[in-house]
Amino acid sequence: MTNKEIASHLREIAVYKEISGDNPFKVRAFDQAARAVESSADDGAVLAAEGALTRIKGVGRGIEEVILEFIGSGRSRELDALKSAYPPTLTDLLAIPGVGPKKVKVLWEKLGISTLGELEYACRENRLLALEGFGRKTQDNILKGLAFRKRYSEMHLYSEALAGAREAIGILERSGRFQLASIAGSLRRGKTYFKDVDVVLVPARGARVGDATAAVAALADRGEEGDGLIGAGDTKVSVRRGGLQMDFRIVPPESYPFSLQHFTGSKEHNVAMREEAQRRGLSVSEYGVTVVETGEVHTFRGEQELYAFLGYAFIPPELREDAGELEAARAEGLPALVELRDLRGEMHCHSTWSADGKATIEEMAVAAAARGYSFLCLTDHSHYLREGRLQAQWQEIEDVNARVTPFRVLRGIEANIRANGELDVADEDLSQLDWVVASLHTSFDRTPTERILAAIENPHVDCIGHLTGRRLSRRSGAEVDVERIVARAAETGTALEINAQPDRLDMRDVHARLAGEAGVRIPVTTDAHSVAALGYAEFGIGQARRAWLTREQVLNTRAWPKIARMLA
DNA sequence: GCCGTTTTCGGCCCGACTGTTTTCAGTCG
Repeated sequence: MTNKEIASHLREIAVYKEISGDNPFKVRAFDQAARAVESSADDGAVLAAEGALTRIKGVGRGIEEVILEFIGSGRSRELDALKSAYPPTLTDLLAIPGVGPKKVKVLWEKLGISTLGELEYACRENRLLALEGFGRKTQDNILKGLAFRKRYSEMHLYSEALAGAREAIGILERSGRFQLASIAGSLRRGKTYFKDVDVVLVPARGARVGDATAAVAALADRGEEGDGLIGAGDTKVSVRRGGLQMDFRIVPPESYPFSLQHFTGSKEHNVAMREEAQRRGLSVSEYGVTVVETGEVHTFRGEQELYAFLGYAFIPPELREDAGELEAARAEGLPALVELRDLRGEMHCHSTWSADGKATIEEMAVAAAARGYSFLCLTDHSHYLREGRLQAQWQEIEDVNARVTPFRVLRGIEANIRANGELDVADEDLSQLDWVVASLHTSFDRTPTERILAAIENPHVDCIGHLTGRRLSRRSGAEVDVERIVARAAETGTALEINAQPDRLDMRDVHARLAGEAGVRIPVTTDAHSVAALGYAEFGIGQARRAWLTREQVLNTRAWPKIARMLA
């Protein structure tokens, strides 16, 4: 039983208590206990065995009992009782932005709505309008949220798809039945959203085809709802595993470079490349390159040789979108793309000073140092740093710096850009900070471009956070005039970040490329609210590479003193 | 339900924003 499982159990109790209209302070107690258990350095199961669960601040007698029962039997009477009063799907409604526990309660009690489908139906029949506290606008927004969810419910984020693919490949490699295994498709190109994952496999020498396909088919046997074998032939096996569809291509070693190239795509890239090859009398397929006139077939050891034979420098997968990469590769004009190991510091992250932060300043600093970074800009939400707390935080930063030297924590903040375009932090405070990020968090449809431009004009603002505010699984972002913002950011030296949260990846690739070409400074940041989330940097670097960015163009590939001089 | 303590109850984070209201409740972060 992991702390995470215990925490999600407590959180579920909190949700149901809230829907049932229980005392809000009890609700909060369960919520806080969940958070405390989740971020506790101690193993909850061990503490339970020692009878020492109440040592976790936020866990008292009552919640201790709930946890003990849960560890013992995998359930708790408390939650069972709460759940029995409602349909099991009721909490699905909370996924719609603008719908919280109170609205769920009303929807259920007044209209008997317990599923997303019923909710949509009721909206279409204007039945929400009759409810107290609901109106036309609320109903429209719910419909919008439902449509967004429907459109993307089958999609997976970069982080999920990558983790699923790596796990599956690990199992196949350990089976000893394959000599080569590589992620291909849009995942290899570092895209944002995925319907499925493509993997190219080469069986081990001497392995029978049937053994290879059987090993892949076995991946489907994982027991999650909807998982299973979708189809299996000699060269292609499709499975659904952990909710993720994976297509495996099993190819002989001599076809591997061509198959990897072919299945990596993009389709547009391949079409353009093949058309150009055709004009030169060559035919390219996933099996090889043929000289049309003589019928001579060329094979290669890797993609590199394939591209070289066709007259191109090697094109990194992230650039294969038919967006100018073929011409550049022919003219040796491809950029040397930034790599994960180039990063020297983190420039947007949170600590426990933000209510949603899970690690202390020192824990974040130690973890960043362990990643090989030399600095970290602490950018807690301005909201939590009022009335002297900002100064108190500076004191803690100073204390931490004394302990972690030569690593350095810089004074930063994530200020909110209000609906009226003003920042929610006084200039006097901003002027004493090393690094100021300004971000939109609300009112995305209220003149977002003008508000961001206003923030850029503030001389204390160093960077705009998550440009559009999109949440890939929840909402599309603000429609901003990227060209105007990029132009002004370049003129003023204001940075525009690539926020690496798997759910954001904001700026998106085409916008980041535009910014890079305009000479805007672009930090790749994780917006980490925990130690583990510092690892999101990998996804941000993928996005930066898709934007054609070099190490030079990514701001935090430099040590802090150099960045400080650039900001001065 | 938890915490703290001036030890047995009172207080529990809060500001911004939206949409519904016409002074406020719900949601979000």
